[in-house]
Amino acid sequence: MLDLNFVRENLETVKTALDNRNTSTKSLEKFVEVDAERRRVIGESDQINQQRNTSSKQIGALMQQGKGDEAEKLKAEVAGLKEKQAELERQRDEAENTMRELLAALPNLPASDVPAGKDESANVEIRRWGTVREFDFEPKDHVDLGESLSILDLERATKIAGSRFAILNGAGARLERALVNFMLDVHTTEHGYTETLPPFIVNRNSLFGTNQLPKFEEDLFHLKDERGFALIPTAEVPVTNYHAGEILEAKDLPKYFTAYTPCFRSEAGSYGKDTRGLIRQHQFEKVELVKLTLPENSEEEHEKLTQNAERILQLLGLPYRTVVLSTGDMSFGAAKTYDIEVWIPSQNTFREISSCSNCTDFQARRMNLRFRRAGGAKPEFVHTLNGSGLAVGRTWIAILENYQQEDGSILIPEVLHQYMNGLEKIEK
RNA sequence: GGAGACGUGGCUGAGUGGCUGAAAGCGGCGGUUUGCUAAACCGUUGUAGUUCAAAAGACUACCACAGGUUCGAAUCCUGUCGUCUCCGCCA
Repeated sequence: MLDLNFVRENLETVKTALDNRNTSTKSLEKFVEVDAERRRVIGESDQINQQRNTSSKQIGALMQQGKGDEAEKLKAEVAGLKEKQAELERQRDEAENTMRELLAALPNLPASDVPAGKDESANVEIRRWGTVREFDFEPKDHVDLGESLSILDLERATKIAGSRFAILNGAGARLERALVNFMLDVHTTEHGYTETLPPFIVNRNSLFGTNQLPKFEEDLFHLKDERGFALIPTAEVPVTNYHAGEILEAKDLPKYFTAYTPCFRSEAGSYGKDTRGLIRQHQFEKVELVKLTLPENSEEEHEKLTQNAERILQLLGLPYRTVVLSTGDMSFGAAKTYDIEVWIPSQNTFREISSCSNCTDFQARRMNLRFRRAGGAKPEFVHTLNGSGLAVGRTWIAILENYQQEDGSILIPEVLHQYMNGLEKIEK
């Protein structure tokens, strides 16, 4: 959420930013209108309250002096204010709610160094790592490889759940678990993150805090429960909200969290693309990285977080490239985003395996997550960052496809051997 | 799931209808003292909104949350959420 005063005082800046994000600027006109109305109503209603408070105090004093008649007269007067007050309160609630809705629907402002552009074609590759393997045979995709090795069963997953679900078996399931453990170990021991295992179900407040609500309601799996529960679409939701509503001390920042969770997304099925295989599923596994930082450090921390995610691919020996998303391709809450894309041989292209965003104070304001500098200064909003470190399912795909042998077997990257009980190769 | 107790400021904790945005203590900040540290003493110390060019100031709201009673609510009533204790059940 953007700051109300900032929007009021920088309408043009906000307008430009919205244009760059392909977002309608229409709501800004309403913003100005409602803002004026809101302030007018607040002024009036505060004034009525003041009158009421003053009179009530006088009534108290009069009663003590035994001047019951005068007190009664005043009582009648105040009672008359009540109706007016009720109406003003109603108007005030309405104006403030509308204001909140308008603000909550505005996306974050892109950082100044983000390339302007209307979609992913304006994204800019900033680095590339590893060498794409030259196959001297026709490489298979992960579905063919996985099914022939009996480590992937899509058909039965469809039977017991539906399309966009998968079952991993034997060494395939073990590989998934190995990846989770490997990633968590690297992030906790080498990168200084604290491992956390959060709830996989969250309430609506948390979903508002990390911008899933109100705009992306239909992307979530909701539980049939009057508490407004939903399955988490990413660990970003429970982990970033961990300190929501709190005032932290500056000396305790930055905080680094890493969490393994399953992720549940309803939207995955609505796109006609990636219908084959594990690329786009209703349920997938992810190791997430989350940081809470001081405002002045978030850019640097963003770079480091992205490199922490890249490190996993380097250790696994998987070629990738890193791109900075253009203004038109960034997600709602991000000020700047790096996507890390891993090489997928069967598609002869790089596919997203991690998205690392600096959300600046956007989410912190939504969840009222603040910190205080030493010396009793005013509380300020922290900056929140998140990134996948990495999407485990897609890493699984990348390993199968990049490490496949002509006979259909899979060589397991050396760093995973200890996590695979010494297994070096998956074969029939 | 059943029974009971309880939710007050950064923390502990007073406060059962007006003089309470809220005692006291701790912590924080500023100062005095001191060779330095500590102690002691003095002062100060919530958040947000409106107004104002800004500051100062003024006003409003906030004692879990949402309603209600009343001229007036932290205090009374109702609902919700949460915490604790005992019992039951379960992994």
